Amino acid sequence: MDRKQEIITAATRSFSLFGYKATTMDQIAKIANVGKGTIYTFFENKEVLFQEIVLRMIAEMKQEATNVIKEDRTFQENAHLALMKMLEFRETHQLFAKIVDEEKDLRTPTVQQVLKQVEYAIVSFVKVKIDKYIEKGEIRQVNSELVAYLLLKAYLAFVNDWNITHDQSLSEEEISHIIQDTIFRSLLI
Amino acid sequence: MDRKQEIITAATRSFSLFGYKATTMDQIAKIANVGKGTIYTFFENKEVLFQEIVLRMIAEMKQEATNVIKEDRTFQENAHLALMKMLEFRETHQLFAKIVDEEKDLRTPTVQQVLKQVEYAIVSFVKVKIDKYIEKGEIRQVNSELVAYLLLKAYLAFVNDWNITHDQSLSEEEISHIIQDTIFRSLLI
DNA sequence: TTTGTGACCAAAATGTCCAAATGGTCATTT
DNA sequence: AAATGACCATTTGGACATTTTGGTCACAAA
Repeated sequence: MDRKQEIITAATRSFSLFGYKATTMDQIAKIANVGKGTIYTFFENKEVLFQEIVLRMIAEMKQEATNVIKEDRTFQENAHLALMKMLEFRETHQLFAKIVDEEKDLRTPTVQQVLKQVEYAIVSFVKVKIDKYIEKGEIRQVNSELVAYLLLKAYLAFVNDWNITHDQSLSEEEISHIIQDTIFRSLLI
Repeated sequence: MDRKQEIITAATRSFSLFGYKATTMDQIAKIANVGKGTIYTFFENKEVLFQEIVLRMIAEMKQEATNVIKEDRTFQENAHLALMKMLEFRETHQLFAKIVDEEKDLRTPTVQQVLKQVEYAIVSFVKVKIDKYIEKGEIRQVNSELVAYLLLKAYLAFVNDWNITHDQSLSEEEISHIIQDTIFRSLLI
């Protein structure tokens, strides 16, 4: 089978299971049934491999979100469906937050660069969707970049931060409802 | 002068200057011109002393936020002013700034716990205000705790986080405007 | 010739001491 | 009765030894 794909699969499993630091290149090579050197023929180093995997996950989520959106539905319906779809990845998002937090002291510019990139990818994606509905006249003319940024931060707050200070995490329905009730509602004409 | 007050003053200065971990009980005793044992006749231990001091800061924060609120203003205006005032504490109060820094790169458990208390205090404060305006009939019947939480996180995102990924920070007017446009708007009857 | 590999290396992480520092106590002083 | 600081048990941090790990490359396999 394709060696690169084997490596990506193994690395994804390992990073998801043990986090970034606790995953070793030897481990990935072993799981992928590949020599360690082989990994380095496809990926420059561990950081780049991780980055590649994160980028793929984002691409997958973008795809899923896109699939769920139907042109003939209202903004509210599509926004709700897209949000619920994203909440299906909730555990992945929580894990990612954990890894980022775990690596907080590793304030290397490279790590920061990746985070910036991830944030930009998500915000851009959401911004485009918002702009489309503004053009359609379904929602008000707002600063779509700021709204996209707020949506991301609000989502992360309810999915990740809430658990830090509360021992019962919010259900998907509660998260969807509160965002629906505040941000989405504000955007309607 | 009152020995307890001397201790509190000395401890506040020391915590503000050096943070929690780097402040020693000997140091506090020396600054307060008091025997170390005396501290323990007023405060059970270092942690309790620290909490007492942060509690005083929280009380001050609440007071300042309360002072900013005027009954004849709209909910949006009051909420904005109060939240901005509380977030400003990071710049105006050395103790708060020091604590935030220490939580970020030392991860001191006591400091983490105390910061949770600060967050809880702010959210509770905002929640009470929301409830009052719900009763007044100015805003819709929403889950006030979740809305308060969202408001705090939204302001934190725009006031603090935005600068991390963008080199131009947002003006107070821009922040006020975007929150009005995305959250406050949905709350109005 | 091209692709894959694992022994090898420098660097980073982890473990091990041990002396210095620190939180907390309590017999003694005021 | 209130205050104190010498004292103690525990923790911390620094120096050093040991292990682990990311990354390389000479060599093997295809």
